Amino acid sequence: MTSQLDTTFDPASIETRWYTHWEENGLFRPERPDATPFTIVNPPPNVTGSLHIGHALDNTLQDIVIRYERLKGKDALWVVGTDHAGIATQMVVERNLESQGIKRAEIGREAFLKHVWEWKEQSGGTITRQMRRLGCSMDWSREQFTMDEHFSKAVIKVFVDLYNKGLIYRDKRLVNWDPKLKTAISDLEVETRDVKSGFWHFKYPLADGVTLDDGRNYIEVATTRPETMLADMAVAVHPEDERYASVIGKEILQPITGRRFKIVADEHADPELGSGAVKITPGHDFNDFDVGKRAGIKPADMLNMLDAEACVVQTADGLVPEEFLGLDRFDARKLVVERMKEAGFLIPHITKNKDGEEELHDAEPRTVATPFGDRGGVVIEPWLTDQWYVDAETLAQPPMQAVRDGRIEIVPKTWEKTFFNWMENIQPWCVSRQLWWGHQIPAWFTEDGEVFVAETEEEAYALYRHSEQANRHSRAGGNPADTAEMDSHLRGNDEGKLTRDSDVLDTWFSSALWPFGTLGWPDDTELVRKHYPNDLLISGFDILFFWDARMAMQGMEFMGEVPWKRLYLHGLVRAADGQKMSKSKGNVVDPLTLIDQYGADALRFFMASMESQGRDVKMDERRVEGYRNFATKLWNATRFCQSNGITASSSVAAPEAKLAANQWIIGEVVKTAEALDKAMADLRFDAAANTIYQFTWATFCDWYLELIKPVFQGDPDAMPAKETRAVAGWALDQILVMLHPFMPFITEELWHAQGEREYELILAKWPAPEAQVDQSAIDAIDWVIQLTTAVRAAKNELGISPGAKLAAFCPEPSDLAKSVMERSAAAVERLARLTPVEFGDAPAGAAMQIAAGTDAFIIPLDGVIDVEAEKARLTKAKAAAEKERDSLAKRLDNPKFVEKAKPEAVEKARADYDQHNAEALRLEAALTRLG
RNA sequence: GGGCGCGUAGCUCAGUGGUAGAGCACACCCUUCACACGGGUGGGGUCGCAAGUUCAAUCCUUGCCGCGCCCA
Repeated sequence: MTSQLDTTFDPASIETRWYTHWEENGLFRPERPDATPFTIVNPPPNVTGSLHIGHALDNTLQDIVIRYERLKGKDALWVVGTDHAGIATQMVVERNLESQGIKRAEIGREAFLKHVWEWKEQSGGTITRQMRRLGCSMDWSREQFTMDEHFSKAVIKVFVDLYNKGLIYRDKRLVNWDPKLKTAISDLEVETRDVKSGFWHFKYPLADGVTLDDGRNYIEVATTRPETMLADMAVAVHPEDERYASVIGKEILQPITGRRFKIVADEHADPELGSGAVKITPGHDFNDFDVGKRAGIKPADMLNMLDAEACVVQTADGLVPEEFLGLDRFDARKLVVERMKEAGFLIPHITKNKDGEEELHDAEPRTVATPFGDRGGVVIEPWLTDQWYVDAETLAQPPMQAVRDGRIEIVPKTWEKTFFNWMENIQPWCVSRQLWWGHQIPAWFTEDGEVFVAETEEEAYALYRHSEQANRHSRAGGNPADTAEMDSHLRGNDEGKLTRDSDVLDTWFSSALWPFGTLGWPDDTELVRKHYPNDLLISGFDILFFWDARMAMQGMEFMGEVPWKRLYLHGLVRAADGQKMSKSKGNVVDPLTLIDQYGADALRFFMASMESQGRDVKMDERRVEGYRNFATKLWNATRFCQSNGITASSSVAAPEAKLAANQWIIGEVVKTAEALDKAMADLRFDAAANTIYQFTWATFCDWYLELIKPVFQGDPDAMPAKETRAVAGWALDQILVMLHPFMPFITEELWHAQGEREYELILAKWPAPEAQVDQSAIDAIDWVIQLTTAVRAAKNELGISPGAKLAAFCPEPSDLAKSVMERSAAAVERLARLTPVEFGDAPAGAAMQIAAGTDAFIIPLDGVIDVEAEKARLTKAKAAAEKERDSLAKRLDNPKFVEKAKPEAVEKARADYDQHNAEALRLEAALTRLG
């Protein structure tokens, strides 16, 4: 029994119902123990975030693939979960608390973390609920969170193992410091932006009466960050720069601090740039750090002049004047310039105004590439601290090899170059963050700064004791009695000797373990064995380095195998005007609003059809609307089927068919399924979507349903009607199955509306019809389509009412024409509105002529038409045919073409020539008839 | 400065070594018994510019112009 459908399709009324049904019945992950596994892990969104249009694209693509593979019978697992998003979440909670007058520092770590967990409980479900609205069929029963106990265990184990292998180490060096968030960040989290600023030139006086060869008693240096001169430790000149050769090794007396430091030779100084001399602040600049090290300054001895909030503090040598202490870095900059200017050490920048008069400026205007933190949005300060680093270079080697030899296929391939470029130049990865929300680093320090890295505090103490014991043994000179006594003394007394590192790990450090940590690793689970490596990862290209590359590194290090066989990278969803969507621009499109307006199916289909490889998706709401219309079209086609007794098919294989239209549609289903399979294998989402769209609308609705309408005028119990009902029901079912990955809701609804089913559509069987279709059926229907189209066009051009029924004469019918008219006269009558059709000469008089295949039809019009109009129409058509024919003739007349072109090309040109020539001749004859 | 990509119908985009397609928009026709969120027919493009390779270039190569992204 079919159920009654409304005349318009209302997505909202079915979406929630089906989603709940699928989820509650475990249909997202049916038991398929013997099936081939297919695995995707979802890029975990921020647990407290909400769904934006980029998530909609990313998740739609993944859902299409996972539903497709599920329909193909695989044990399809789509792992889902959320990310604790250290910095972002901590920022939000901190802001919330501050609005209530609560300061993080005051309440302490434990209390703060309680607030974060509360916030997670409160807003944590938002994004996962929204993903459900999109129709995503992930395995919610195993929903993951990066801060879950088992996942945290994996994170800690990885840290400890990497440390023990020497792939994680602690180092004092410059980091990218975010003074707003007061944490180190990795170089990937730094955005370089051009900022209009200045370039200040200063005189640095030479100490001890030394002068340059030209007599000057100072060296000119220039900087974009004058404030750093409070911590200057050298001036560098190029070793081959003759201007400065005589002063290398001599000293500068810094005017503000009175600090004396050396002039060093270093190739970093570019003689071509400015004066050729540069001030060196090793504690506050990445280049200067290297110069300083080369000049023999140890990192521990490098002067620091800033605190965690980038305010000036006293340097170790105590030479920063009182008035600078406590100043913000930008205020310090102003004061430094002022003081240098007052003392006559500022070299002004001179320009000429309109009147040719000289004007003096403190600084030369300049656009400076300035680092900003991607989260905090403030200027990043290179700052000298102890941090934990991952030896990324070593970990990067196996993934690069995997991409090279094809164990990882990057789609589209163009991204390989970007991948290699980054991996080949990879820098040590700073993974410690001065935050509270996240995985606390499993490292314990003694008072002396000795570190013990272990998975638990007990183990750290064990290591500590072992180390102490070894120390005592050596101190005791190997006297067993002494050491035994000291060991026992030590054992009961070491509580409180170790303090755990208060920092947490970079969130990406944990999400890098997603492909196996979510499957239960480090435990040896069935899931890990079956679903690692994953088959595919779909992500935006914007997280290729942040996440994808790091998954590859950790996956290969810990699992010994690639994390996924294929990596698909899609672009960004842009606003309609091509701009990047952003809250500040106010051009953000909310996917949930689109779902409310057009339905999730329409939004999904839009995403799929716009996803061509290597291009961003530009938002086009009209197109979403178009796909809503498409859904309605399918809805109405189903209503039509129901009204004619076309119901759920009971067979997966194509039914037996004798009628041409039925054989033809079976053939079209086969072709469509093949094209879809090809598109899906290539991850061409646009091609896949367009294939099923065209088949549904143009082939099934526009032609097939029209072709079969006459059948239902006859005896409903006769063979033609019975066969047609069976084939039409089957073909509609195939549409529902093939469209289901793209439009899961409407297809499931219609699947059940069509009658009793043994299973839900989400678990149906993907079409694999091996039906042999008689070529003559295909030829027959093609012929009917050509005839119909030709008649319609001719009528339209001659201003004849589309509904008018006309008689037609075919003087020399082909075999095809005869057989079609014998078998499908009713269809021709209905579609082409030709009746009667007679084989034989037409009566004399005004007539129009149309063609189908090689058959010409004369349609007498008894003065109905304007002969001149028909002549004009035929003349135009003839000219077009002749143009094509002549162009081909020209090509065929060229001996080089016949000689060198591929034989198929020549063959085709000849055939095309014959066809166009025949058409031209036929039209010529028709014109002659008209006189 | 280095790398990548884009420039095809009014708009958004496919595409192919043999003189181009879709959706929307546009024009005209249609109250045909599934659907006006529909049906039918049509107009519209020197495929950014120039040179080269080729029998043949929108497609391959090079240069230029314009736009975007990433890295330094």
